[in-house]
Amino acid sequence: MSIRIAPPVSEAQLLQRCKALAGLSLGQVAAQLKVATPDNRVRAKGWAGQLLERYLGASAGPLPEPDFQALGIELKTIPVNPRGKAKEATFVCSAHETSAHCLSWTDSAVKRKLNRVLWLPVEAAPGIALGSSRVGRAFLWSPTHAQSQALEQDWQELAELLRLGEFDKLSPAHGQYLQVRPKAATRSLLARAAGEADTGPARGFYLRTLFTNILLDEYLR
DNA sequence: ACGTGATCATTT
DNA sequence: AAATGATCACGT
Repeated sequence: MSIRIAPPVSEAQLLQRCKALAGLSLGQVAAQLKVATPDNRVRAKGWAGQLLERYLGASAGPLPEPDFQALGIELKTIPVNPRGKAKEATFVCSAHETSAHCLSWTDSAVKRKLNRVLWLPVEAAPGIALGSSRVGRAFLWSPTHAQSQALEQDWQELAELLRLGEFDKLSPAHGQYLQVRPKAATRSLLARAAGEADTGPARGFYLRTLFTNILLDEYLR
């Protein structure tokens, strides 16, 4: 029952939509799209991201594609505190034992995901209701050469541990900007309940808060 | 079951 | 306060 928005045809049009979005509350955006705002924050994880995808006309849905397929752009909302600092690490993609197998950095899912990203800050704090959280100024980013090299170095190290299956060494403390952390607890719980081999929880690649804050400083100061 | 979207809750 | 580990919703 929600309104559908056509995909943007150019970066300029996408950025124009972001401009219209800046300063609005999530409640205002939801009202425009005729979407109900959830009461329970705990059960609304990811809601803001999906709401803003719709507003901006993201087309990929659940497909393993960039959100804006024609433009090759990935949308990432980033929760920021009232001072504009990122609160959380950013999920990039899942990290399987095999995903790093026989794969170069250039062909990796991490590299492809981060090739071009539209970062969209969203205000988030314990005292702020979901519908009252305001959307910030978006910016379009591609890794600089230096950033790409740093990310590659992290990826090489983490991918090596994944390949070798050395999960005990694969703590979130590894990596300067990129880290590997548990993701999708339901999967491991179901696996255990079914008596399957316990390979530990599924993991994902995340960008550290530190990295996102570097971008926020650079683009929004 | 696993991908998409992430944030919550507890420990350090 | 920051880092780590656990968890929630939706679509296919």
